[in-house]
Amino acid sequence: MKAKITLKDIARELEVSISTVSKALKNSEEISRDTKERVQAFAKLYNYKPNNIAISLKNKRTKNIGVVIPDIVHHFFTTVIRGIEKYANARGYNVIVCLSEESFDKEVINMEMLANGSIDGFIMSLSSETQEKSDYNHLKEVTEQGIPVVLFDRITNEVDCDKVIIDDELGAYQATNKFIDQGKKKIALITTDDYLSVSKARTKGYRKALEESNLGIDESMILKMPSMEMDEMAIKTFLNEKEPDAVLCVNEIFAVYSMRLVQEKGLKIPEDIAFIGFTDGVLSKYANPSLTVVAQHGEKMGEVSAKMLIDKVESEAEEETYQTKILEPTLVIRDSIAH
Amino acid sequence: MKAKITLKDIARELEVSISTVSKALKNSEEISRDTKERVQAFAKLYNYKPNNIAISLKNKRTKNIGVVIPDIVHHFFTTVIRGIEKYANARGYNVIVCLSEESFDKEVINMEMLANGSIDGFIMSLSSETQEKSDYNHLKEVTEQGIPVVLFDRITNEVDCDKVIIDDELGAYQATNKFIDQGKKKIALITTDDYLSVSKARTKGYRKALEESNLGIDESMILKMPSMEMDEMAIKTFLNEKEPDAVLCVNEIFAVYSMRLVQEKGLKIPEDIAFIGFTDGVLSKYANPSLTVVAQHGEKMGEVSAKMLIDKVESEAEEETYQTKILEPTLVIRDSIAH
DNA sequence: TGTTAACACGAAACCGTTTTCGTTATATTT
DNA sequence: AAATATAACGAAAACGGTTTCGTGTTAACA
Repeated sequence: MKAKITLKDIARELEVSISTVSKALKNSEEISRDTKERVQAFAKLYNYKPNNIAISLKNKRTKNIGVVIPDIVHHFFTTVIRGIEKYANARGYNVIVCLSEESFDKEVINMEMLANGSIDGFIMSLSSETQEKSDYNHLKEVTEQGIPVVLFDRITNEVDCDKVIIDDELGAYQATNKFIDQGKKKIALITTDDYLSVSKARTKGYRKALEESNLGIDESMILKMPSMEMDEMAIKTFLNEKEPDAVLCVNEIFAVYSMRLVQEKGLKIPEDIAFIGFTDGVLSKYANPSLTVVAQHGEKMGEVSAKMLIDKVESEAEEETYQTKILEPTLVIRDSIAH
Repeated sequence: MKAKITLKDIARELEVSISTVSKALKNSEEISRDTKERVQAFAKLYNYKPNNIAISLKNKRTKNIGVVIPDIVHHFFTTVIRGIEKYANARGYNVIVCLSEESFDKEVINMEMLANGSIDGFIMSLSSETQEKSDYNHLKEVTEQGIPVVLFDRITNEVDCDKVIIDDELGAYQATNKFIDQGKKKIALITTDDYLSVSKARTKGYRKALEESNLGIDESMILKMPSMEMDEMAIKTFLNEKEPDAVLCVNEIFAVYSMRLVQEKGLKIPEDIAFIGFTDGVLSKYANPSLTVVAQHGEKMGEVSAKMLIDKVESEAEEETYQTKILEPTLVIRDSIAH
């Protein structure tokens, strides 16, 4: 076991001072060509690499970014992480992932853990519990300490920071209009409770499209699930009673499960009933029939978030100016609607 | 913006020395009750939290663990990360995630980035390119430096370290036997090239089961995909020509896609043709019909890996003894086979 | 020959902790 | 009253770097 070599080791071995070694390795003009060559050769031979922690302490920069998300076993979040990781890595940053598991307390604990020097900034999406409680003090504390924060997807207006979202309202609006254009008359919405910022926006888009059409809104055609867990019975009853000819779902799972239910009843998709979901994951692609979805471009979102954060981290200026980037959703047409 | 407060700040404010503050906060017996109370009250008031980086430098312990995996957009890896994160967090560790994207070079770069003090140990699964090249010098260098490594799922015997795998051979063996027991005669295997350790083991289990039966092995019933990308045409041709009555697939996607193909031809699942896949992800659960799979228990695997790593990190002893934990796979029966 | 500039290098502070080892007072013992 | 013990605290080194500011040597110049 050969332990890592330090500047001190090199200095002792070559009988020069630590400062000389440090400068020589940085190719400083102060050091003679001769000494530089000796030091560099020695360093290369023993595979010297500066200790990241020491540099972090000196620079007060860790080159780590903290990502706090509710869940990692959701395709959307996974793609966001990938986008963050790719971009951050390219700029020399590492990504520390923490899961809040939709819990307010865990979100707070995770942030506290990281906020004491471990990271240069946060990228996060709020837990459902946090959105439900509307308690954002942990976020405010962090921003007040001067740690930059980028909020994505599940955001709040109560915190001053950069934000990245997709235009959920527009996505739902376009999807609903697609149904209307295709002559659908009984358009249902399966969503979750409104405290989730995204569900709220999607519901709004759905309503807007119906209001603008001559169909109008039938409140009973909206099914609100109390949580994100799927209540299979609720969906079954809803579909049987309401007999919609088109269904917009706020995620893939609601949609794919619903499709199976109506297929078992002998209905034809998309002739008798059409479906559009949110999130362009594996499920949509390989479902039978494949599911038309509003794609959220998670990877792009991750990239954009990471860029915003790192730019802020590396900017000396202490501008207190924050922006919200709104990404355009796109409708990925597959076999669950006519085309 | 109120900047973080340091020991030095408290010391100056209270007109004591830094060492006194440090000891007072640790409730040292050396310090008088009176001083301790003053210091602690002041620290609480200004919400003092020790700087993690400084502590890391002092202790030569970061309480970070590095996770290097090929891809995060695969359900299995995602569940492993969740298992790691949960367990590590409970023991006060953070998780730095790096993606190799199946590239040898990225794997090397990521490890080098982290190996200079950023982490206390690695948990990793090899990229396909690494397994293909059989070049493990980056792993050996790290272990020689005394940094503990735990390899999971995609492992190699050429590196001395702890390992966690599921018994892929057993899983495939049991799945194949299930087909045999149900009277299937033409049992196909759709897999990837053998350089992936898991595919190799699964193929072995498939062969073993067939050899032990009176069916014997028909090499043409094995379809090897050159990469993990799905070659839709190859699968289609294979299924049409070979007309198997049962198919074992090394992942979900191959299976779900194959199911759709044979359904389009009018075959009934599982009567005409049955399917079993690997990985118990969303796809299997919501496919139509739902897919029977060999569950890999990713979360458990992550937990076990994290426990092994942290135990080693925290053990003072420098025992050079490594173990390989083999987790039992379980068959999750769903509608793609008779039951 | 004395002054000065350039060169090559080292000492030391600093980042924020922890910890060992003094060093004072004050209290106790003989 | 002298010796010793104890309580309460501070100085300083250490972790591994970076960086500022000397400092000594040599060469060039007046």
